[in-house]
Amino acid sequence: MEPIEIFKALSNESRLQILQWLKEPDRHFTPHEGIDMNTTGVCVSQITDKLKMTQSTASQYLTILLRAGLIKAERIGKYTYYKRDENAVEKIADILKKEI
Amino acid sequence: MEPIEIFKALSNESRLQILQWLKEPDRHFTPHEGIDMNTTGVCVSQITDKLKMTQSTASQYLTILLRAGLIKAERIGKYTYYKRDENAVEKIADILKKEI
DNA sequence: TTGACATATCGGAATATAACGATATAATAA
DNA sequence: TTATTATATCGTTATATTCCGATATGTCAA
Repeated sequence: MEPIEIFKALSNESRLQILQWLKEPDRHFTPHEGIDMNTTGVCVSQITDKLKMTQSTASQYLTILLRAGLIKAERIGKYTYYKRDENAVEKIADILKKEI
Repeated sequence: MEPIEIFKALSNESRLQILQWLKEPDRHFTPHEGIDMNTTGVCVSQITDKLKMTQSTASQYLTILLRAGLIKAERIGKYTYYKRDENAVEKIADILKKEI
């Protein structure tokens, strides 16, 4: 949760894009295996498709966002669902306002 | 004022440091040529000294912060004074809160 | 168990960033 | 004018990031 780590994660068009998509998942993705995207998240292949990059790149970017603490992951069967950590996004905005 | 540009500027320990110093200049610098640091800013050599990096590096980092719109510059005689653009810092926190 | 699929990780090539020393430019001082 | 000082820019080497293809791992279905 280091600010620098977070700003690095945000310093890339694709990763910002992913974060924004995950803000309103049902506006950007079609449901998957009867999963509630708002509660559980969106899986890597859905994001890969939309990103138009390789699965490898999508997975790595999600890992970077995860390590920065901006998203959360949940594995269900063979899928990993990622969703925003709204709390963390709020927190970094506050840090920016108060400490930087 | 591209968010990405701003996040890149914030993705470096030294540049974050500079921004924080400039938040309360009189806590971190000693007055210079009778300049009001809060109104006018702090000159490159003051920042260079505190950074403990070369003048070249300090100048480049200030330029990066300037281009990102996070600080403002004013040349007075042979000195260039830099100060925070508080408005811009607020704005990026808001963008983070609302758009990202 | 094998096969198929989803995701993660590894290794690499191209590009970007970090930080430096050297040098150019700008402004004042002598 | 020349010298001095402050800042900006250039060229460079080391390191980091971007994005890929190939491969490993994990999970389910047959």
